[in-house]
Amino acid sequence: MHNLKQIRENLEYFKKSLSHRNSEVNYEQILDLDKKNRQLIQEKEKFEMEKKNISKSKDESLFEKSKEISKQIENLSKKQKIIKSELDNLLSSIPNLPLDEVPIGKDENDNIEVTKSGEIKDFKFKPLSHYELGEKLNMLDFDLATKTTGSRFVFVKDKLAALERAISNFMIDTHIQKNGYTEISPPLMATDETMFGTGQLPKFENDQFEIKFDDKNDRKFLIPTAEVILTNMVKNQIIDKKKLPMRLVASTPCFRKEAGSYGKDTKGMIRQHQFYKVELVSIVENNQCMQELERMTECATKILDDLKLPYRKIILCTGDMGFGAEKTYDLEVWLPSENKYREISSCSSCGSFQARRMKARYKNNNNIEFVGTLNGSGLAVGRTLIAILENYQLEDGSITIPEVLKPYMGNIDKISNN
RNA sequence: GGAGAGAUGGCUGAGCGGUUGAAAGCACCGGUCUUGAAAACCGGCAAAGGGGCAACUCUUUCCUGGGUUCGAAUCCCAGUCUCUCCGCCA
Repeated sequence: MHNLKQIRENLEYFKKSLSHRNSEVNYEQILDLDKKNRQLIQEKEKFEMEKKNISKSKDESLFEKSKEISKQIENLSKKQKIIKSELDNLLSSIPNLPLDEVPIGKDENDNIEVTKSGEIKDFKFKPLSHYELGEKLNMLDFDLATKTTGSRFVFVKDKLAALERAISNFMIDTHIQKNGYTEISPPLMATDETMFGTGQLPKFENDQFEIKFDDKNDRKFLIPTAEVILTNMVKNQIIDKKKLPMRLVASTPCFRKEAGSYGKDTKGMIRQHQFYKVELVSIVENNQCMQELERMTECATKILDDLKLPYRKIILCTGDMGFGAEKTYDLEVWLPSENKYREISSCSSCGSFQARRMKARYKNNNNIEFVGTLNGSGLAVGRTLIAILENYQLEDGSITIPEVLKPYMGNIDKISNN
């Protein structure tokens, strides 16, 4: 959410900056509503002052007049509220401004590779896809999931289920023990207000799974990422500066409708309605965002290093960034069966964009300022499972276990079909 | 599910129709003292929004939404949440 005053005073900058984000903003309408809004506020306040003075004077002869004034106020107030809500509506659908250092571009093709790490194995045979491997092992069952639940779900069974759990535990332990994060086991549902805070609402309601409660007006949403619930832990409060930075980690299921991605990645478990993800969230002083983004991204790459998976780090261009982000690094892991890199983590700084929506502030000496918020996957568990299957496969279809995961797998070193 | 109690500033907590935006304490900031720190003492300190170049000023806000009243943190109604007790159940 942007500050109206900022838009008013830096209109050209906003126009220019947002033009690279594939978003259409009706500036005229916003400025017009803003003007009307302020006019109404001024008129209303004039009456309010008059009324207040009468009331203070306790002069009974003016009481009748005061009643009339009340009507005027009510009238103006109604109008003003309508204008304000229209204005808020428009405002809440404007994405964050990309930082100047973010490359300008239209879509994913304009993202820029920053670094490449790890060694891509030279397979002496044709590497299978994760779903071929999983089905051969009898440990990934998509048909069964279709039967019980529908498309874009999967049953992970036996040793692969254990591997999935091992991945998650290894990641969390690493972030807690080595990277200074605090583990959280949060609710998996969130209210409208919470979803608004991180930017899922109002614009992306169609991507969310809604849960109905008994009371018709009471609904919740399944979280599409733990970012939502972790970031909102600081909403509506003024935090003691000493508590910053806050670094939080959670491993949770995530739920996404994947609306608009019909036909995309329909095979396998690349794109599911439900998947596990280890999420990192940082709440920092707002001038620490860039520093923290680098740190957070390193925490994620370290996991890939430890798992000895080949990957590259890219910086997203203006057109490919998420709604709330001001700068984003994606980590992409190598998938031999596709012969290309696929996203496995996304680390973003949102600056104070989400903080303004959430009203999350901190006291800096005697100034009240909005916090900075960052989120990153460290990493997507399902996709890490995929990456391990594919990169660690042997010719007979069995999978070796990455060294760091062995302690989490009862020290077995191989998963095979017998 | 049944019966009570409550929701006030960053926190604790008074106030229960008229200079109350709100006592007091803690925290925080500035100062005196000190070689430095602590302690002690003095002073400052709610937020959001509007107007003004500025000094400053106005409005709103005591969980949320309605209502009563010239006037509401204070009274009434509805809702949300929290706590205690009973019942039920992972």
